[in-house]
Amino acid sequence: MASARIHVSMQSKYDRVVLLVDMDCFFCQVEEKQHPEYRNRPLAVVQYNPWRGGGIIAVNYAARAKGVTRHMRGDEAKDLCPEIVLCQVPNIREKADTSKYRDAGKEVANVLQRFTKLLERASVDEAYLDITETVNHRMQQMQSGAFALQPQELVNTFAVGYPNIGDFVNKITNRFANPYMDDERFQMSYDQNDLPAVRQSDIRLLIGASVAGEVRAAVKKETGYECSAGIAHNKILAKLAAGMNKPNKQTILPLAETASFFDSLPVGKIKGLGGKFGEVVCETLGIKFMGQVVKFTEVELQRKFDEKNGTWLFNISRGIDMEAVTPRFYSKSIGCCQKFPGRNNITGLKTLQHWLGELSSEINDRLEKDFIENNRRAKQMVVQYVQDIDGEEVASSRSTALKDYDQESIVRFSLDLIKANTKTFLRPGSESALNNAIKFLGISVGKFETVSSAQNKLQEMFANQAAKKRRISAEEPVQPPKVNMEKKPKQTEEFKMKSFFANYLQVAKKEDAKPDGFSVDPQAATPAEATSKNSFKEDYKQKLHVTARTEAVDEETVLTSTPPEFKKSFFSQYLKQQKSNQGSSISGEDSLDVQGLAEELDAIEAGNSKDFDEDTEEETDTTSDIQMSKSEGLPPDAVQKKDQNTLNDSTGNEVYTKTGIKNSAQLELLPLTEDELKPSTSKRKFDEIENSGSNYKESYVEFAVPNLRTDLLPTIKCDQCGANIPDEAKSLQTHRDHHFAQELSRTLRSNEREERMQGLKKVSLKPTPLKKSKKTTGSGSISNNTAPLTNSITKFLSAKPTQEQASSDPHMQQCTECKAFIKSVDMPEHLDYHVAKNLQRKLNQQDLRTRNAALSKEKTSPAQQKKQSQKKLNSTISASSSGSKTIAQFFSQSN
DNA sequence: CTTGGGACGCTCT
DNA sequence: TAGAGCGTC
Repeated sequence: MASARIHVSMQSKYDRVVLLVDMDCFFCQVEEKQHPEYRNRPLAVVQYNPWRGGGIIAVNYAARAKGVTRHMRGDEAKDLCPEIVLCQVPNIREKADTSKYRDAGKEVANVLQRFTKLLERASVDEAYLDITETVNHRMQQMQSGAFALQPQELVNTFAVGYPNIGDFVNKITNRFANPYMDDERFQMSYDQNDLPAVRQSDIRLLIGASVAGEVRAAVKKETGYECSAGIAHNKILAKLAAGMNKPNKQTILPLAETASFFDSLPVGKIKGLGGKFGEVVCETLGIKFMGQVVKFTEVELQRKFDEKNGTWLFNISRGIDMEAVTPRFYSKSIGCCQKFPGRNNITGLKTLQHWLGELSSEINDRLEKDFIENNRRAKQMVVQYVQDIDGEEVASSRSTALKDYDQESIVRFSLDLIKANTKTFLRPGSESALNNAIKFLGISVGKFETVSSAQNKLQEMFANQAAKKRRISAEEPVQPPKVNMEKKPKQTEEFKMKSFFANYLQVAKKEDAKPDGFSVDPQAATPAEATSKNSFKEDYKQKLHVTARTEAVDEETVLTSTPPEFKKSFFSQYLKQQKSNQGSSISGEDSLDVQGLAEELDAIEAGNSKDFDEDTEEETDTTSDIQMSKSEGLPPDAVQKKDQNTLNDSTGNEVYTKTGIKNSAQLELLPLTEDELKPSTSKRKFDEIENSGSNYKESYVEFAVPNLRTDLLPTIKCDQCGANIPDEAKSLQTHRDHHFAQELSRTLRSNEREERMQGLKKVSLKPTPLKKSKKTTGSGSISNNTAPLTNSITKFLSAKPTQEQASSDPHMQQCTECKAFIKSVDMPEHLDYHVAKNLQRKLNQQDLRTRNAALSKEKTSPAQQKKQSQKKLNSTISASSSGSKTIAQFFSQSN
């Protein structure tokens, strides 16, 4: 499992301090935060699946105590634990939608990111942090007496090989007294050159643990989520350590303990050996445990495997892993896929198009969101598919370059790629039956390129808008924004880090510093700048809220965790003493101090774990955290709703999204800035965000939310999303249209298909190969908002069989929708096609729909409503409308 | 209808 | 570089 990733040099094998932060049963925590009433109850998250109560993908600790595990079905969990809360992951486009958890993961990562630029997001709920710099810095500070470890930071800390953290601390303090105490042993195990690092290993890991404690406290405080952490010299060990004490704990894996730890560690536990390769290794070497690998020489291992893997194994079996923590915040690709097992195999062209449409729709949504957040566009797309070829499952993937894209083009590209790479695409003699059934479909996009720097781009947009405004109100010209802002001297991450801890210590020294008080980084000159440490998105959301609600709520940015009480610390005392003794060796008082600290730790730990068991303090903590977190006083439910509104539903944002994408062509014509010529990296993106001033964000918001000239026009608040709308018929209508379109996309599509399928049953056609909808049928499941609509569409779509439909050809049927004669065998496919077509029209033609409204309003006979569901759609919600602009029009004309 | 499915990264050729 | 395939969560 050698990897081509970046590696640090072998000399630093014990120099780094790496942290793995792993969220505890993350999906459950997200649900608990969203539904406070579930807190403290056994809870599991199930992936919606009607078969036996759905598949469990996450279990909280209360439920684990009852024996509920992942891989169980919801029903089994209920048997074991009748009072369990089963949360379903939301379903969108008939697929599990995990965006809620992705967003939550990003929220956490935003906190983590403040602690080091070397942050590698490994998955939605895991991240590696290289905190070597911080640890080094603290080491120096310890020597100057400016930093001191304090015992209460280590209460939830464990060290592998030690019964409790106090013993580990004792060991370290003893080494303070005698730095070379283990050298005899060390010299047998380690290279001479490594001895300095080896000697410092334990204390540096311990400092790492104190950082970890602060990281976790910050995460808890700012997001409400709990996590576990591993502290070690490299990623693999940190990962191993993190799993050893959970939940809400952290574990150090001391260098000297790795060997004995590996003696009983199954090979498969090591990242990279969990799969096939791990099995091969065990078989080839005839071993089970990691520690057994050390018996083989590097050459032997290279011979049995290959050169790279041999070396990798050789090192990893000694706890050496040089893989660097590679900064990565955003994913490199965005993809989604779906299986079509058994009867759900896609057998027809129209079905294929339908599902490609669904996947593309998701991809497109996520691309738009990603564009807003990360200002980048995908340059490549890949379609993956598994075909049934003579009973064999054959997987393929084909890629194509992407220039401009929207949902339709993604569908088209995908289909073209599949067609072009399938020998016989359609079954001979049929216009729509696939020759090879499709069992799996996936679309992913990647090779992102930054469009332009966020700052410049947004300011350009702002400038455009401002220019338009100027044209409209010439008597009161709007000042164009300054595109070239005076650049402040760049704050390096290191500098920020340093100031962070400098501040930490300053705060610590204040006697009156409240344990839970917020403190703002004194280096941040303005509140806005302090806020810029938040993620772009959070910031953006916040601004939106503020703008929308016109009442600004100051959100304090928490930059430090509980300050240490300086004077209490043992190390501080110890070091002072060391200084005064100036190199003289062990003094009798040392051992007393050591004893005292160990006892103190024990006492604290005992007290703390009692609190934890009772779960009272944790609970209140969490609750108050939730209330503080970005909620502006709204209950978590409302926060969730609001977030959704802000991201997807609010008028301004939708306009922004669409316009942003569509405007890109024009933006690309602009000369490239220096920034744009740089290679695109996620990290750079962050720097841009961090270092750009607050102005661009204001312009961003200005752009995202149409400037409604509230000075000229009275506004009212939308009761759905809280946005301010001009109190005027057209704008209101436009805004409601938007909400309605959202509703349509969410509810209508699946209902519609459901009802069509019922219609199909009535006409007793053969079962459609479409995957069955899991929703309960009938009007009961239809929201009030859409019920009348759905019915009308259903009537329209579920075609009644006509007597004269059979043509002279007994194998032909007439389609009740388009009157075309279709082969009977192809009819289900054909009807699918109509459904897909209709859905796409509805979803993509909001503009048309709105325009049609004016026409349909005057003469809406029932017959027309049946024929033109679009019109019905609109008139349902717009009885008072009198012609209107689309949202986009509204925006681009800028009032 | 299945021992989770999907999403993502990485590696080898 | 593309495509196949693996590993991990």
